[in-house]
Amino acid sequence: MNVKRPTVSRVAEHAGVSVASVSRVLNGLAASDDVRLRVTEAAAALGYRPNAVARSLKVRSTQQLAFAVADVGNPVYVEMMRAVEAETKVRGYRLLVSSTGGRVDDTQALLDGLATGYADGLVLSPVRVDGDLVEALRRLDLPVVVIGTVPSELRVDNVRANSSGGVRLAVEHLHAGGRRRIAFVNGPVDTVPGSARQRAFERTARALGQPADDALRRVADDFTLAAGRTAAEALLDDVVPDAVLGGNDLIAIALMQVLAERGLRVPEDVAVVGMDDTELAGVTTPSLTSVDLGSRARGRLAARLLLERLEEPDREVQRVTVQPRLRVRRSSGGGTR
Amino acid sequence: MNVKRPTVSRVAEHAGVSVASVSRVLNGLAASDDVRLRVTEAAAALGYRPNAVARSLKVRSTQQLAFAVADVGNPVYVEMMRAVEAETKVRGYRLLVSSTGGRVDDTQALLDGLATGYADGLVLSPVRVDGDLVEALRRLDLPVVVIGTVPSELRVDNVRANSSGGVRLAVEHLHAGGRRRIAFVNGPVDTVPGSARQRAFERTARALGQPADDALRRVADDFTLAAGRTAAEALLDDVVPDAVLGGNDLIAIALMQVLAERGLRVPEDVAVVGMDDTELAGVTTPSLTSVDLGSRARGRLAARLLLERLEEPDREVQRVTVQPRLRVRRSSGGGTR
DNA sequence: GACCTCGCTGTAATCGATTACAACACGTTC
DNA sequence: GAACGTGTTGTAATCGATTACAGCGAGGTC
Repeated sequence: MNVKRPTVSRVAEHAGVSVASVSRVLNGLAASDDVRLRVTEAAAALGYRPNAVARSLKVRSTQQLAFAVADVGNPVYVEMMRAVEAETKVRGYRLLVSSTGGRVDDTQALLDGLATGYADGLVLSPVRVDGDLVEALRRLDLPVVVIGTVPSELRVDNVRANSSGGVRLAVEHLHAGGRRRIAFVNGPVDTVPGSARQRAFERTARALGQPADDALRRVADDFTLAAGRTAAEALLDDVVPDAVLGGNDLIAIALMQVLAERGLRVPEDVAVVGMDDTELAGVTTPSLTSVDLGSRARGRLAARLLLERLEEPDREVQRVTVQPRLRVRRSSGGGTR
Repeated sequence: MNVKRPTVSRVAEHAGVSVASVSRVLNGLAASDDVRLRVTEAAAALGYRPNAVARSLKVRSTQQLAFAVADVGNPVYVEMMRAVEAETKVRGYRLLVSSTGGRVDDTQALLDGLATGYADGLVLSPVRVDGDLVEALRRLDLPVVVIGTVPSELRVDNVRANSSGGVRLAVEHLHAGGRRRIAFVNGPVDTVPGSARQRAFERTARALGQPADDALRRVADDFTLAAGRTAAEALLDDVVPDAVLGGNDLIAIALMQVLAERGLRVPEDVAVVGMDDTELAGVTTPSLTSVDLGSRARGRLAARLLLERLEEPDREVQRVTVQPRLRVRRSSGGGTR
């Protein structure tokens, strides 16, 4: 292993031509048949593989894009990622995924790494946005598309979900089903989606004439199964609502699990609704009603915005919002399976 | 955006020193206080960010590692990834994840890209291994660790699960629980884990005196929920076994879902066991008994092998096998929750 | 035959960093 | 004061590709 890779000049030497000819043949530019043949053979004989780093330095492009997400363990990001990948791959870009773990400082470290790095562009889906991150984004002179909400003075392409609208759909659906003690187990409220969902829940509950009851609000430490479980237990130790909205599908699934352990039937005793409509919503027992916040669509749009910006760096900043849609399944008393 | 980034020479000019001094200061090498100050200030004033590509070209290292997996949607890879990331991050490497989609040609395209690319090393967890992939691996002169089984003549570090032992644990557990018609819904048998599991299932069933009944064997098109669901329906349209082993957790979860839809109780009517012991096993209803094939351990070991090889490129090839462990939960009649 | 085109090919510059080496200043030591 | 070590600094080579530009030969036109 690792004897020492052949370079263009070794190939040139071996083929008896100049480095320029080697490069031209390898890049499919004009060359005589004779030269083409000699170079191809020499390259094959030496097992030549071009050094992508050197090439990138010269051509100022890596043909790679990065996708940075808070938590690769969350299926909603998997869906976004697949959408992003599908769009970018046909344009010849390789997609690299980085997991930032949700901590702002990691996100920043990532941005600083990329700032200069090995990607021509970036799709970022941060879960927390603070001043430092905004500053890092401002400094970054690399095409970026943010999936999520960022301060409007930050001039960056972005595609956002309508979390509030989604929460409203869910709560109204539960209310329409006759539920009157609707609880909310949210993810952390110091995150962008967390805080938006919290506000929307309060607003909708009030609009529906539900008294604001602190016992019916819980905040998980994270948008994960484990954190959801802890918060679900805390909630149910205290009160038994007749419906619960989870801050995302993972939290909702944890809720269903804890409800089952306590002998509470879903949806008869407690209706459950999740958010994100991930693949998991279809396979729980009972299946999970969930608000589709358009993860696939957001991924696809983000990819397109990025590709467009790469082609036209000076175009105007675009902002797109994707509308939510409620997928009613068994856990809220509807659906067929 | 993108006005034109400052380079070392612009900084040098601005600070009134040579490029060498700039580089030295920025890399913390010896320099007088005067020079250090001037360079730092100039760099800050210009907003200088070093070009990582140029740096890599010269120092022949990117400080990045790649992790290529078949399907990022499968939580087992998420767990591996976290383990790999935890190990490599403390050594200052950034981890990039690539999803190969399980198709051999994509995996190869990835290898060819990386061959030369932007990573100092690679952890690869392929699901299918054919001659071309082996050939691509052989050609690749980049440190690689394969998670999974590869032909023994391929001299590459690898860490493997003991799928057969895992299947045996599962089947023996079901048999010990009194189950006598044990079905198996496997993933594709043209994959490495799929074929190993299939053979192990046949062997164990025979050893336990279970007649080989083709109606009790199904093969899903993929190790996913959707494919698992289709295969589960096909199985149950045909027969009702008293136990089913899923080729992985996703397939097992799909099975539980279909069983529930058909009014079959788990575990009373049909016991279900999965493989991989992913996070999802703990949150299904009922919770899923699963064989832990050591995904975290495999990720951790793979990362270590890779780091060791990076330090010592000529060390002997290492092969490690991680032993399986059965996690008994409700879906097979045991467990507490 | 002079002059132009046109198509290939080679030389050398270039991308933006790091670093080997030489030069230099300044103190010590004898 | 010569010789020498020590610590800084600058010049230029280097990493491995791409590519601008110039040169060259063959063929066509008048």
